[in-house]
Amino acid sequence: MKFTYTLEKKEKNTKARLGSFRYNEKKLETPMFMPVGTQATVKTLTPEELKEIGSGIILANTYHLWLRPGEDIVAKAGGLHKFMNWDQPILTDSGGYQVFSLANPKDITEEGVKFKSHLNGDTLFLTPEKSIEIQNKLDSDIAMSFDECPPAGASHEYMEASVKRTLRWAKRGKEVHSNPNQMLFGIVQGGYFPDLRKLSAEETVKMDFDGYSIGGVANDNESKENMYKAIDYSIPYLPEDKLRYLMGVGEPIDLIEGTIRGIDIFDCVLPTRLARHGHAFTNTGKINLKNAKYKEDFTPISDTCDCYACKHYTKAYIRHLITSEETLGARLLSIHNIRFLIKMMEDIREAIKNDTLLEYRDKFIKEYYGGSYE
RNA sequence: GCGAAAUUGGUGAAGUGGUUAACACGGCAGAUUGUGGCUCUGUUAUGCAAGGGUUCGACUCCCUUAUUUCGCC
Repeated sequence: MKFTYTLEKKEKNTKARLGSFRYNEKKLETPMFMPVGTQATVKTLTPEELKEIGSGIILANTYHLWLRPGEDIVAKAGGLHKFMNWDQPILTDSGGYQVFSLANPKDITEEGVKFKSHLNGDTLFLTPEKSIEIQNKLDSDIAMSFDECPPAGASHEYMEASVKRTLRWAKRGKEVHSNPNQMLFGIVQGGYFPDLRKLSAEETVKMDFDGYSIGGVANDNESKENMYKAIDYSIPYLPEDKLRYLMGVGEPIDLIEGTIRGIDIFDCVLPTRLARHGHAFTNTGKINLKNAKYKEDFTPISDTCDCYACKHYTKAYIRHLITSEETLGARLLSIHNIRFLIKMMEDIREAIKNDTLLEYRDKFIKEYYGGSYE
């Protein structure tokens, strides 16, 4: 279902934006965090649980659903919403990120990308047209263009060629996009080169997409400083009346820094992956519940958190579940970690309303990192 | 009671008369940013049942003791 983004307010001291859109009679506000449900499920959670913690839009993945169960089966089921019982917005990633982690540079050609299935080693070939066609059938609300996501270490020469090819791919994808109920977003690439980010953003915007995202900032070990620069190099060229989505980000501090730079939507696997590994976000930093010091800690993860896990369970119990590899542990921590980020976004929106986002950031850094962060 | 074999970290266990005792699990800790619930990285026995002896040098050879297992009265 298509929806219209409304920019409601710009923060006085930063580039942060407060916005909203309506979806099935429900008003959803940005900036927001988008939980990741790669295989048509936010791992371990039901839709009811996701809604209870305030989730708005969620992300599903074209590559994974293409391989299993296949887009035709999802289409037969009546589309992704019906298939997975989710009546709020869904964004599908194009598969670009997955493909490039599985392909060699030499397998990337003008036509598309050749790579091997992570499931059975089959040789697969994905093109911009194919990615869009799959997404059309999945019937998500937002489809992403098929892009190349080069490593941070790529040279200017390689990155420039890659950016230009991604632009041609975006055009090809847009031309075959045929689902009238689905929006299509363009992706800005260009690594950490200001001129390439500008080129990528300007040319992508010329194609007039329904929204824009910034990619290529969360696929390596680059410094946060560079990540933030990549955002700064891209944002000035994006239209104000369209959503801006920062792909794959991130850590709590990144949500704040990204918002300050003008981002509206974030997604990241971190809250759920960390949950499965026993980690929890707290106001005073990330903690590892597997640590022996929590063995007899019969207090909740956070006294102030309003999530189901914090209201009913102790660190000692969740630690027991995690070390025993009981799935309830991953579930409770997923609920907590996603709630933590969504609550952060609620607080961030409140700070935008009050023009106090910089104060909010300083307070967060002081509490979470005890001063400063790298 | 007699005879034989065995005894190496929390666990299962390699090992040779000669540098800092393999490996696995477990434990302790770390990583994780458009998700392969996979995984990766550190670290974890100053000591080889106890005591004595032989030797330049012993977890490794010898003796005594302890414990365990198996066989025979």
